[in-house]
Amino acid sequence: MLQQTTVRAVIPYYESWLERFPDLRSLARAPLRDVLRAWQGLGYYQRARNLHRAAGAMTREHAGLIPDDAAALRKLPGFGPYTTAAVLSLAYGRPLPLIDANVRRVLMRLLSIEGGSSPSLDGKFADLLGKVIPASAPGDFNQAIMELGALVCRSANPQCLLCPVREFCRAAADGTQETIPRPRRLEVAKIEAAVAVIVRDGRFLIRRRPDKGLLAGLWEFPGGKREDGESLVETLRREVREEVGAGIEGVRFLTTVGHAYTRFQVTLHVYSCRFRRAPALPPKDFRWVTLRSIRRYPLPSGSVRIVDFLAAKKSV
DNA sequence: AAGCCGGGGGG
DNA sequence: CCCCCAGGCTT
Repeated sequence: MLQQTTVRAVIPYYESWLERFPDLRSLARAPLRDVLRAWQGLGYYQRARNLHRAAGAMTREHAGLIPDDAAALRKLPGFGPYTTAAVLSLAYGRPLPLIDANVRRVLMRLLSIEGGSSPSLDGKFADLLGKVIPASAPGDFNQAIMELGALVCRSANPQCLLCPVREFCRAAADGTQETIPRPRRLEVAKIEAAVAVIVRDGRFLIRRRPDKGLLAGLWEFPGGKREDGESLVETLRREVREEVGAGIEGVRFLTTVGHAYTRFQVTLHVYSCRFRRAPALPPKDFRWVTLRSIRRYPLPSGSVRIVDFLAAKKSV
């Protein structure tokens, strides 16, 4: 859960997750849909699928235990260099250094290494930390450096005056702590999308997204991006035609929902409508759901906002 | 090495 | 409003 996600965001998910899946076996046994539903809103949904698969592998091949072995851990889906070393050092007391974004930033500043943060320096950092990590408490050592980065040697506004290692820090001496590592800025595209709440007998149609790519395996209302020169209602008709293979009628505007991803900002324009002629849809990827039953399906956060709107509105 | 993958909090 | 976050996988 903590992969590329802040501790604060993880904590409530971690608590309810352990209540829902108290051990590896219960997680391995759970349907993927329930697993994704428990992950709903946390993002990077491939992590949930990996954890589900890893639980299955550990249940089958490691007697339901988390292996105390680097090679075995590294084979599990979602276990890269960081997570493997984290389990070994934090859970099993192995003297392996941990290198995450915090540790990279702390070391880059301590050593005054210019440039952007990147894993290319991890080998050098691992050698360095390997020489000083104490065998008596490697987990404490690793967490102390990460915590220093999270609370004091922060990405923005580092608290150098409070820093316990300030006297060793070359960036603090040079006053370059704000530009190490070099900030990277990225383009945020603006996207408009039309979303179809297709109604039939008090139920709504949802479809399952593909197992790979953005929001993999989550469910959502049909719809998609507006193309140049297209009106939103034209987008709506085209997307429903492409995804469901049917025409719609009775189109009415419902609401607009904004949602920010890392690389783009989406405005969802939501319409209600109905099919001209109801098409036959494979139940594997399409479901007619009530406002109550839709809550059991894993949805992207934008779709959750639409469901909340529908629930508050009562009649569509 | 670089791009993709979400969402929310904090400056 | 912009940045980043207890990374991993794919190309």
